Amino acid sequence: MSANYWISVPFVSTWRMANKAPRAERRTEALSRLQIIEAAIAILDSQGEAALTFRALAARLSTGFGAIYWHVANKEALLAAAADHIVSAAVETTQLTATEPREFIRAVSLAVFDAFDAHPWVGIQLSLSPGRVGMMQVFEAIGGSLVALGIPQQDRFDAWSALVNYIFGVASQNAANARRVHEGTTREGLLTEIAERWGELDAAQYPFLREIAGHLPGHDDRQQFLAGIDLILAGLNPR
Amino acid sequence: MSANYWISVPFVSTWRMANKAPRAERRTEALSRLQIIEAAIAILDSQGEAALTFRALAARLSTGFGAIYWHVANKEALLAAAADHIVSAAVETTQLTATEPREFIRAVSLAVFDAFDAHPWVGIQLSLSPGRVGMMQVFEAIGGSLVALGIPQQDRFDAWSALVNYIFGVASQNAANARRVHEGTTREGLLTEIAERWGELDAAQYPFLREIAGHLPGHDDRQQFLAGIDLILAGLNPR
DNA sequence: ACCTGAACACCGTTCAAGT
DNA sequence: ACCTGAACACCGTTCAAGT
Repeated sequence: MSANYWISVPFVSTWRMANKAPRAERRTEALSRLQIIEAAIAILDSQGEAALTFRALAARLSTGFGAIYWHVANKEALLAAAADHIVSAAVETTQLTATEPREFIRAVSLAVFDAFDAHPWVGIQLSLSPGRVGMMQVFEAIGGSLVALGIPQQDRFDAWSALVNYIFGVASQNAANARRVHEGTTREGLLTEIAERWGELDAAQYPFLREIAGHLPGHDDRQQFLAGIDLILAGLNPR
Repeated sequence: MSANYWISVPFVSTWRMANKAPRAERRTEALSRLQIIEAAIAILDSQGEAALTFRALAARLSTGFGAIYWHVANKEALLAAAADHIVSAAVETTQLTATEPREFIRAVSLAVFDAFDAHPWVGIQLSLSPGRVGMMQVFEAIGGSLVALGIPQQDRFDAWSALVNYIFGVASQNAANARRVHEGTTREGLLTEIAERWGELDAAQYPFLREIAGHLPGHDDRQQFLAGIDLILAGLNPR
């Protein structure tokens, strides 16, 4: 076993010298929580989840990384706030298009799906918990539509839960898939690879997967998502 | 600006002396991938996601942390393999109970739901990608049941996708909720808190959420999950 | 073939000190 | 009230060196 241990001693580090932050001049106005969230979204969208560090965020905001903690409790809260901001913006685009309830449910669902698709990192951090305004807006929109549809009160809670769970569940699954398509592979390439694997499976053990393997590469995630919504709606019985 | 930078110099560190791993004697047999995955599951189940580090895993396996890289590519692959192992074990318990197709779909769905509930960390890392045996088993079980149910070929792909997406989507959402119930709060406490918030919402903007707030604390996630499955099944038209 | 652990290049978070 | 960044206590991953 080696007898060498390490201790730190003050000295000039050439690495630190070379990489000393060439930061622009300090900001003059105070930071705001919203500015931080928007900057975080910009980093997440352009460079992905791994690139969102307090140091990178502080650099973009021309401030020290400790400053962020004055406005946001920690990284988890930052991610949650960024995700909810996206969801909220997505519902609001559909808020005024209210027409027939089923159409409205479809519109809200697609808005969430598209938002998750455009910002795949949103899928990581959600779940119902107090203060998620965006999620609450979606919850209300779907629930209100069920009332308008005339679903009897005793069926409403389960129907609402199924829809809302389906919407967020599928949207995040899809986002997770989108997340792993970024280096080298395309979505088509990934699906083709999976289809090939499924096509080679044992026919006795995996007859169904072999059968549908061919459908995989060409299919439209968005319309398949919508087909699921329609399936749930078809199971509902308005009185 | 401070002129102090830091460089490392070999010396005896008292911290390292005090915390030197009091590890048991080295293992004699070679590690296996399965052993690593099982040890990872044990840590994830007992101490949660944050506790799974290569160093902790190596300590439990009485080996060096570098050894793990010989068997597993990286942490992402380790998490994915652990999650798939759980899913696979869950389906296998239902594999022989095959009765009526709808009953079988319910049984497989509940097995996945319960597995996610017992191992909430499973929700983090899944998504279809080559080589996930557990997911493939669920996919096949659901698809085969749809064939047995007599769902026409042109509807099968969408119906299968809706079910499979619902199952994994909702199970992971539920697991995410379970994950944030661990310190101080109980599930009941969390739901009661949310219900209270929803009950105080503006009646004009959130009429539905106010209405269902009361249903939240007492409801059974498992049976509500099943109600969603039934809703999708009800929308299907066997010929 | 398989294991070891020093070393590297980072992290999130805290907090005394500043303005 | 709000910001700064040194310091702390970690991480995952690599890789030369061992057996």
